[in-house]
Amino acid sequence: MNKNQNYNSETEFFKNYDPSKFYRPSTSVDTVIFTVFDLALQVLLVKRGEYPFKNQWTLVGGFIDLENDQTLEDTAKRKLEEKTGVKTPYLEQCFTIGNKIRDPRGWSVTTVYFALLPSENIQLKTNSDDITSSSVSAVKWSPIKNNKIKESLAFDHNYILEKAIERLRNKVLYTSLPAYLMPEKFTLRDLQTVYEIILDRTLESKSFRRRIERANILEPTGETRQDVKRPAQLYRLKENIDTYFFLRNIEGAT
Amino acid sequence: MNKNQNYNSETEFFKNYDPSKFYRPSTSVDTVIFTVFDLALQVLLVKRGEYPFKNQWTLVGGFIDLENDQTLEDTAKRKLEEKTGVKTPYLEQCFTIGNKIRDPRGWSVTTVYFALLPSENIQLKTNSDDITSSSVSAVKWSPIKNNKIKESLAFDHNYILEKAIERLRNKVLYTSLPAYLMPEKFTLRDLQTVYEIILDRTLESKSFRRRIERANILEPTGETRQDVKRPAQLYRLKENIDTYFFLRNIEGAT
DNA sequence: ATAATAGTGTCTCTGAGACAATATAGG
DNA sequence: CCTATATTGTCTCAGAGACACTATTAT
Repeated sequence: MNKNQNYNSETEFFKNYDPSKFYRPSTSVDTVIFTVFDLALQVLLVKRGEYPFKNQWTLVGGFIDLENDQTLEDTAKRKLEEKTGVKTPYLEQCFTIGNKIRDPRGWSVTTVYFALLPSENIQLKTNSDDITSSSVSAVKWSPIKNNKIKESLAFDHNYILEKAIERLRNKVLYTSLPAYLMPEKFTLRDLQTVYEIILDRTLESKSFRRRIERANILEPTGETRQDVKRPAQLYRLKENIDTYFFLRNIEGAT
Repeated sequence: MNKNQNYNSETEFFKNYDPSKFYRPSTSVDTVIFTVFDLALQVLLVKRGEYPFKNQWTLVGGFIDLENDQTLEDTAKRKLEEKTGVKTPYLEQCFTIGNKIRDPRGWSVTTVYFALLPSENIQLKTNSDDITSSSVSAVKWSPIKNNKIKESLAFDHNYILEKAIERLRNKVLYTSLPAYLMPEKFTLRDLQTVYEIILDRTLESKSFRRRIERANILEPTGETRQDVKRPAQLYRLKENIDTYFFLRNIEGAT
């Protein structure tokens, strides 16, 4: 005996199909938005304006707009742009967590993305209409120290953040991802410093330069940056360049 | 003006919380179950017994049992065990696809896992009670040739399969994953052959053996397998061993 | 000239690929 | 012994790390 009715055709099946009769888990999207400034990897937090966890900090996220979002990635991008006012040069799906206990409202599934933003030109929407009319009451960057932030986040967001940092750090060992964290123009030393901040250790500059040269993702602007000492060549990211995957990891780190 | 009511406490919020008033996307889990036999990577397919796509082949999947499944992974394992009758030694979350168009019933999100099963001892539940009482009318293995199978699957399952194969092939370049596809006892040549089948190219045996030795995941059983020619040492996977990650990829492949 | 940082030369080491050489069984 | 397959020896090569050395600017 089949628990479902029998239909003679797909057309007939749809005539009788009522989506509301199936109870479904709640589904959301959360994005770990990274940037680098003040010599630290930073993550964007928002303060919840509603229950549950009202007034607690969380990652940037929200529910799918079933009318207007065509894909999960649309949801992630929409929320990211609402909070930062910019489009991200890099967005990657990280993982999905779904279980009975992560949300006090019941079975909940969240798909986690991570985004990399250049630190320049980010104007947080702290006091704009966007914020005051939304479910969020504040936005801020929080620096990551020892793979953690000092805030205790709502839901399982500290865990999500930890896993996302782990993914980022691991991927930095064999990709050119940090290039997406750089401003328009930067020196090779700047880029190396960003790698070093994420990996939390110093790198050999010769070895580092060899890798970046091999990746062939940068072009010199022709300009130099003049500090107090020897000027350094400025580079920009080439256009329409894919992330480079190295065949060998940076070694020494886990 | 906030679109939500104002509550004075979290307790009060929950007293008024009704999950059914939010429309939610459909959420499912699909698992790409791989094994290797007949010199080919094989994927498990089931034939749908219900609309939509009645009588078409699909990957193994289904909806979350909100009562009994504690996590998404529980759902994946439950479905896998229903169809194969065994527990998988390796299950990894692959990615999540969510969009408006993948399911004719509307907005749908599916989290895709992939599993690796040893080819020995799999007794498909083709004619058991499990099958006849479920929404599935048949189960079979389909060999992968040129990253594709000959069947045209329901929903976006051909696309999902293609991406899962890509992930598996890529990961095989720097991990010991194929070890999970091996029977209880096997020779190094057997393992190399499985690598070769997945990567679809031959490998250098010296180089391959060096890698496996370095990974330190196998122990000799002491026995040898006697074919017609020189006997080969039999190995088994050490217990409680994690997947080994090599610092360098197998080269030459993409 | 000196200090400080940018950038290069070059040696060593590890592990991948190539391929020749050796080992062990059945016939 | 011959053949086929298992297993090892060993050479070359790419790219990582180490570290000394050179280059360019301000002071």
